[in-house]
Amino acid sequence: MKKTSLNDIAQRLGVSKTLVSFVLNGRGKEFRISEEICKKVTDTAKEMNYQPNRIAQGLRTGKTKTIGLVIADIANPFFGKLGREIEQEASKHGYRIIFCSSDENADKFKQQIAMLQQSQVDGYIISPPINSEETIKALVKSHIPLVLIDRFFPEIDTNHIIVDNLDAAYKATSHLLKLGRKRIANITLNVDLINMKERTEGYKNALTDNGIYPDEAMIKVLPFSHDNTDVNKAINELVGDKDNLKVDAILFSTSKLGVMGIECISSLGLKIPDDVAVVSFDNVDAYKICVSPVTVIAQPLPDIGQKAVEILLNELSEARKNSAKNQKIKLLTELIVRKSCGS
Amino acid sequence: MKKTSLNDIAQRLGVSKTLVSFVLNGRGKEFRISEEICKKVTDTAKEMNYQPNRIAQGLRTGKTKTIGLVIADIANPFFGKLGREIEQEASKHGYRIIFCSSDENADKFKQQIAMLQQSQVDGYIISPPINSEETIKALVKSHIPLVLIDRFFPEIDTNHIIVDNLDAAYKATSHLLKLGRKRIANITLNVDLINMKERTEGYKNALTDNGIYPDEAMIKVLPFSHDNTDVNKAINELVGDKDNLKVDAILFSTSKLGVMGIECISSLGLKIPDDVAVVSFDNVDAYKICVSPVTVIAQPLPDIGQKAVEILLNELSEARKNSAKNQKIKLLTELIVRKSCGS
DNA sequence: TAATTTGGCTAAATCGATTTAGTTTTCGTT
DNA sequence: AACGAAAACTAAATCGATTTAGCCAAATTA
Repeated sequence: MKKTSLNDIAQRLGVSKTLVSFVLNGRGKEFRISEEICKKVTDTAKEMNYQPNRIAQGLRTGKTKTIGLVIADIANPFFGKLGREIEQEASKHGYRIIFCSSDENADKFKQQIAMLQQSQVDGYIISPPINSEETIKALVKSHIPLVLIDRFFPEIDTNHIIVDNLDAAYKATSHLLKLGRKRIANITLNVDLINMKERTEGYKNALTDNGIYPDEAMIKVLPFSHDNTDVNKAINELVGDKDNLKVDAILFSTSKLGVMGIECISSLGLKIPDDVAVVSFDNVDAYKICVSPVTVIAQPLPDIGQKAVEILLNELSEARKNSAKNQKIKLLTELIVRKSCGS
Repeated sequence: MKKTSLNDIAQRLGVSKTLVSFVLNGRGKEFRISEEICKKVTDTAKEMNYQPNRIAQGLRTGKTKTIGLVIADIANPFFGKLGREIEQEASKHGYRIIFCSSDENADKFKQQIAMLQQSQVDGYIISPPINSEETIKALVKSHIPLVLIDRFFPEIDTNHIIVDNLDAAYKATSHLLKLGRKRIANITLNVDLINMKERTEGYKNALTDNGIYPDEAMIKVLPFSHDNTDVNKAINELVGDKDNLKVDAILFSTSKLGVMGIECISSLGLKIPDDVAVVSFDNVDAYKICVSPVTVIAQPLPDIGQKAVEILLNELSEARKNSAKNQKIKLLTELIVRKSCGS
């Protein structure tokens, strides 16, 4: 029941493994192997259920046909869906995915990158966690193709695919303002993440453009966490006295924050949108069946995934020379209006 | 900027690569390499930033330290969280994960398994899709360690880890009955999946034990799908005339069905739990912030993930002989009562 | 007829590690 | 002084593919 190797086929047929390799790689004609032998080889290969050993191929050719994917948090459906797109797209082109979830932890991330390097992956698709600049810089130096998604580092020149966060947050905040909300808060993740910074920036721009001076006390910057203590604290502070609310709307910069936030708002007995309007980034299922379905900023996940793979494969292809280097792609989001902002 | 190999270190120090290999594998003492040389080797390895080529190691040793993980649908947060547990646990023990999402598609699954075989993975953790019996059987024959999760095939003897679906559905249905619901429906996925079959079985058992004869018209078996047309159709049929509802409760066998179902129920203008009570498998975020937070059957995800990795690593270890073969583990679920069933 | 080309194939090196089976040198013992 | 053992190290095979260089016979050309 041992696996069939090239050599096994060669011996069975009394030919060299060179020949077998040529034939099975579809280069029979090129090397003038007779039709007759070609057929014999392919037939016995099938008969013996030959499966090429990719490890051996990888060692010899230096190409493993494997992409390292490191996302920030697979438990987050946003990244789950993104991962699915990327895996599907990659496998269409014969590439495997070795996948890691960094949990926004720079140390863990560094280890994962080392592991992927040792695994000789051909390229990387990464949503880099906070404080991972040095690791990314080192990776860039290794000259292995790399595409950043969801975030990037302005000071490092790489391929990246992001959405127009500034525009997205601007549109969302404007939407709230148009509906008459005046005291709009923003709950966001660690601002060292460029995408988070831009979202808050867009929020502030919308306020100032509408004659409201952004109040730093209305911006809650939280560390990454799987539990809800920080969010609860932030919302309690923002809300203040229940009979005289300090806020009338909240923009959540991630769906994880939003889901925990809405849970907290409900538990305080506040009504959405009557007491507090809500808009959030990312169109997760939870928002569709929420107390009042949540207006969201939807990112074009399939486009992000496909584009990331496309750029990476392009860099991996032979015709690399004439491919654009370090593409920076910014995609547009869509504001999906539901009931959480009133009307 | 090329990568450092064992040979590079050997040449730099004027020793054999055999020696370098011994030292870096921590077997210096065993092979009586002098302390002095040992230190030199480890130092230059660090200095030259030596990273072992796992591909070469894999070829020579036949062990890639890689686990193939195939789950049914990564876009489903249940599998996302499960994937995260498995990846974390595996990486603690130095194992990588090559990951695939089968989308419940047997053909795609078969291809993915072939790919994983070619990649020489050391073992598999799989939630097998419908109609994948033959592929799994073939895999079992290859004698590579395998653990099935979430579902299994009764006629195939393998390791598997599942939850007590019968008990879980029984408890959930009993809960509904105790709260006075009489016309309880079940919306479930393709019953060829053993876990789905068991859930419906548990539901039926609870009904009969309470003197209600299960009505097949109240059981809607849907194919796997990413969209909501089937669910909408099923719910419309179940509900019937709005002024004279045919059902007063629904048990959803997966969270995906439940989320789409609740969206549909709300859009019909029906109130949960007043008009229809709801219980669902899987404690996803969506249910926490739902119109009325949903009572769920929570599966012990960390336990499933850890146990799966534990069993697999055990089979991969040297001491394999004395490890139990083909363990069948059934874990208990927890019913988390929220507001969706009334009181 | 000799030289060249073409067709059809193979030997052997290679990728980077591991591991078996040595070799050489030094030391201790009798 | 001679012998065996221990200490310290190395050569070469190996894993399974790819790929370069080249062999031999038959066919074609000069």
